[in-house]
Amino acid sequence: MNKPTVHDIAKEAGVSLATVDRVLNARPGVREKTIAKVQAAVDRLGYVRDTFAANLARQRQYRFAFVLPEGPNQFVETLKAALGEARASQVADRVLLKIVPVPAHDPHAIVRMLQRLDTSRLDGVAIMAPETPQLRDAVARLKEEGLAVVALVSDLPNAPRDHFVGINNVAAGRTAGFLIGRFTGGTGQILALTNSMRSRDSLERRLGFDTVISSDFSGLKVRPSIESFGDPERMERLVRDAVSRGPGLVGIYSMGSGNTRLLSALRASGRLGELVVIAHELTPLTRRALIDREIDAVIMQNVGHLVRSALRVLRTRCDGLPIFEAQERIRLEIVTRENLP
Amino acid sequence: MNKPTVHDIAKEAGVSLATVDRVLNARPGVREKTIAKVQAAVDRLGYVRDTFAANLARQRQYRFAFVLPEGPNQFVETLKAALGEARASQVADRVLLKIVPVPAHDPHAIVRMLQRLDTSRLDGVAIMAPETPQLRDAVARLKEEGLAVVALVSDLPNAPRDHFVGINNVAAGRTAGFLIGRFTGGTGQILALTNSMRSRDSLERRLGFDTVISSDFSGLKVRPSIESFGDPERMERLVRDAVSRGPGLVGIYSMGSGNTRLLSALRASGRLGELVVIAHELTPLTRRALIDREIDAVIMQNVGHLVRSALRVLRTRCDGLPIFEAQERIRLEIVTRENLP
DNA sequence: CAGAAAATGATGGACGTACCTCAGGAATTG
DNA sequence: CAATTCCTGAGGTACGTCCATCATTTTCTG
Repeated sequence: MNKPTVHDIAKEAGVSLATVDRVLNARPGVREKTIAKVQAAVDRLGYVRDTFAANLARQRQYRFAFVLPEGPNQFVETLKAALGEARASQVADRVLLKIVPVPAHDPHAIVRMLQRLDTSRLDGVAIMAPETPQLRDAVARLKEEGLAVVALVSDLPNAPRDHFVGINNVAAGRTAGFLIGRFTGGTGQILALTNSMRSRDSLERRLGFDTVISSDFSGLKVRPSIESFGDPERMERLVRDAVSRGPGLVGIYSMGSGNTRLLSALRASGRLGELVVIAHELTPLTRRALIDREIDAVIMQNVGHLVRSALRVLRTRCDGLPIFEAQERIRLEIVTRENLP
Repeated sequence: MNKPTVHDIAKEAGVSLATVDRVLNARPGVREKTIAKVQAAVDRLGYVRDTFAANLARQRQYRFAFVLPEGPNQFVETLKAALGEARASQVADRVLLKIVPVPAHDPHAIVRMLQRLDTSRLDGVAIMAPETPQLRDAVARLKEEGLAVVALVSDLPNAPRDHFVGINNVAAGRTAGFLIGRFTGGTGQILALTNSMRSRDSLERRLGFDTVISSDFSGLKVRPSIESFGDPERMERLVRDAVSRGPGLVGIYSMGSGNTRLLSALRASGRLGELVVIAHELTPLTRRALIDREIDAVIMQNVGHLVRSALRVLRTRCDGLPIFEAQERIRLEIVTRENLP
């Protein structure tokens, strides 16, 4: 009737508790035949290890590090805030969190920080960083040391990460394309902005965006992507130039961060009201802009879900359990001024 | 250094383990002054109860009933599916779930089912039903018997429920208004449909919808709500009539269920492509219609979140703990064909 | 200041698992 | 068949918390 315990398995298999324990924890010194008997009993009764009790008994601590880009980035700030909240609620669940800030645009520095991690005092790492060959190697090293590794926000598809926690960026781009197409009415020119097209998420977003525009909104023409390379001044100057050049501009898709300068440039141009603007991530800035009707829609990923999913995945990987994919899919949310959280 | 335990608290506060236990579990028989001493020690050491050990020790079972409308309703089906998933996953460990189907539109029958519940074998109830005076009394009775009660999907603001788990329906209506305004271009007539304007969510949605339309889209005119009263034939007939009458119709807002007949009527009319259609809840039907471009956007509440939130709230109420409001706010999601989950 | 009542301490047994030791049985070897 | 290794059983302790009981101390009341 009730959940079967190790005792029930022992009785069912006709062996002692100690043997069941040895089998379940893959300890040596049990004959193949006996192992099979125990396994059969486990299957028959549908036994599942009570991880709560197991963790209690073995004094298990989950020690995870979150590698996040440092520097002024409102999205990362909200992520950190979410981590702070999670930390509070997860102490109770034996999870220790550590945040490792790394320079956003310096692959070598990121790798250096990863190498400096004390892997013996760590069970898992969540990494938010652009994919580079060096990073791939660093991730491989972490995996070899037996850590669980998840990619956060931006995927590392060619690195041996255990999982990617983040939205489908192609779908995000498609959604932006759909919204900008419907909001603009489908005629005119569109500007697409990002920090760098070398970053995986921007690439994918642009791809999705273009797909939808060309298939569903043939009246729209997307100009070549404008890249700021993390330089705010450059961003502001480029936007100013682009807006003043020609009257055909009807919409702007901001694929990355750097919305502060985008908005200030647009405000200066005086054309903010007429342009349809779609941006990513809900931050104090974009929230304000939504309310003020400066931005029409924001595509976001819920940082709370992001963090909780990352933690769940890291933990289940550490426990060697299978990941429940359906639960870990991060929703792509559309936020307008009317459904602000 | 390590996580403080109850033993550490006892030492720090200079009291015995038993007293710490009494304070932590709010058992009677402790002086105010002693309680304060223990609390101070808890704060000083940053003690957090180890939920693993606690759950293990207290072989507590939470017995909850979910009262849901029966009959053919795809949204309720997805809700039930989510309940099934929750039951399987660890979200619901030590939780016994029971689903109580009630006739959707018969207040007396609902109340009868509630009265028939064996309150001695139950710790909490989640109710999805329209608010009536009889229901209010029934909820009051459940509360008197010491059960936790939450309203699900549709609020019961005048009943003594502990919490409402669901979206802000005024905001949902506002969002629908915003989308239909932007998608249509802002000129023409709009049709609003529902099962019954007596149901609280429809009322609120219509209210939010009208607010936005009148303030932001003065070129749109919303016709009086069409009510089906749960009768599919009637729904189909009314839609057919409404669509054929006059050419000014540009959009449809379906506030309740009954999208099957709406779509079949629209298909028959041959005007499905040109009309902007906004509906509620993602079901196999609306998903299909989104992909086929028959519906432009769906406003949904994530049933998984709904269920998990309801369970969390019921559990914390049973434990007499405060509810963490921020975590329990259900997001209002906009789904288009490009960001389908 | 006695007696009652209230507050606190001491203690031990759960819960389900991990991990250890020790003894004795079984299988394998020569 | 004896000696040796290998398996297995029995039993214990621990993890952090809950909960119950009973003894003891402190505080309150008249």
